[in-house]
Amino acid sequence: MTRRKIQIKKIDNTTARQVTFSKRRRGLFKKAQELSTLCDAEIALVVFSATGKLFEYTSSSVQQVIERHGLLSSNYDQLNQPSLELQSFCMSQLESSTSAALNKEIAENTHELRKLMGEELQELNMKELQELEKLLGTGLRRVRDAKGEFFLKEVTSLKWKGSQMMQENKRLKQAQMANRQVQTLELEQGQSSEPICDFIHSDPSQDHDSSDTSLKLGLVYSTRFS
Amino acid sequence: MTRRKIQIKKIDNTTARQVTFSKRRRGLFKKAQELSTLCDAEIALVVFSATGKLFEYTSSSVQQVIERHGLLSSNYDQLNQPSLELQSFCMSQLESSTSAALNKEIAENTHELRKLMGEELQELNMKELQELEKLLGTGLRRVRDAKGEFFLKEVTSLKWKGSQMMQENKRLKQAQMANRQVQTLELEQGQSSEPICDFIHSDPSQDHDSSDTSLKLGLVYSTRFS
DNA sequence: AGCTATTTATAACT
DNA sequence: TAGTTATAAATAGCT
Repeated sequence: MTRRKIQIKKIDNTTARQVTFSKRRRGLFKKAQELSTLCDAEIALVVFSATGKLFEYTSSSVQQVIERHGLLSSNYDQLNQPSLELQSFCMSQLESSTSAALNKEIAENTHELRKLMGEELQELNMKELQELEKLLGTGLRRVRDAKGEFFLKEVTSLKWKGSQMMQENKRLKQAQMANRQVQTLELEQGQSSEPICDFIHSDPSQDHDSSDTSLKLGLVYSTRFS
Repeated sequence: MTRRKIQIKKIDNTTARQVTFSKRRRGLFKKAQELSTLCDAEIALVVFSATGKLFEYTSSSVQQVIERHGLLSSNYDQLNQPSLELQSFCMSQLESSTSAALNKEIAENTHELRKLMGEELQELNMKELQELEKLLGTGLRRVRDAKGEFFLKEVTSLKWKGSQMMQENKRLKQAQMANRQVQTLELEQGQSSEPICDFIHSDPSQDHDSSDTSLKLGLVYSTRFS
């Protein structure tokens, strides 16, 4: 665009291309910074060179927003906050069933999350998070969603398993109850029978965490199985 | 920059600021597009105006990569693929326990995922996904992580609950077994006693999904509770 | 939205 | 990779 006007198409010469990349990248970042400052805009700019190198710029405003909110979960329920020990325990459980790559990121997040929990409990609801995501654009969103999909599968699987276990749990309790009744009958009438294992029509509200002593530890979040 | 040189600081006059924003934004996007074309670079640019409006640009290369891989989950296990019906069931279960905003996004993803599953099963491992994430920069990553954190909490909570239920499950089974032994004894000796409900030292390998008939449906993924 | 005098960015070259 | 310079492109102030 100067000694001569150029066509906007891929530069064939590798060296020339790299030089142009450096110069124009600098120019672009400068322009981005200027726009951000002059017009009070929030800007995120990511450039990935043909050789694989990453360059990025984010306006301080964006960074501040991210730093203030980014580390905290969106729908964190303060009322049902588990103890750090419990969280630590769950984390170790979790680590055994997720990929190594994810674990690394999770570990980092957890570390930062714990630091923050010790300081103050800020809240960021899902709506705000969605706003921020929107801010960063739909194009970038899809990559992140792939990761969400991963977690989604995990959650789905766990919920399924949970409901299965709950069912069996119920079945077992009822069987036990039946057993006791049989025992009582035996005592009263001196008779015996095979244990009855499958009651079908029962009131689900009856066997609500009757013998679970561990809930006192405080882990609840907003999750439900049913 | 032209009739007069200006200082790079926030423009006070609102109208002037908006005009400058429009002009410079267009310029920035053009420069980004040129850099992308000339140097074969992948660029993602997101601009959020002071008034809250979003503008974005992503180079076609980035878009292509995203479109090719972005919709597919990373560590999808083809060998343990659940039926669509089951997935549908789990999805409805899931929806009851996640926020409305997330549900919308999840629903969209699910729809697209199903379409793709009907066509062909491509795979994208976690490593590739991580590469792509890296490509899009750490600044933007944090926002996405906040969402991951949300899922992480859900997963953690579910695993905890699952393990609790498994424990109780085991306890119940043992109690039942003990009950039967007592019954046998009663029959043999004509005696009675209170049911014994808490065995503590038992072999965990004994009661491994003994009465769970639902696993035949095929949901396994790579998740484990232990 | 246009216009245009200037400033800025940068292609070709060293 | 860094510096120079002629020129193209962007744009501030104005209408």
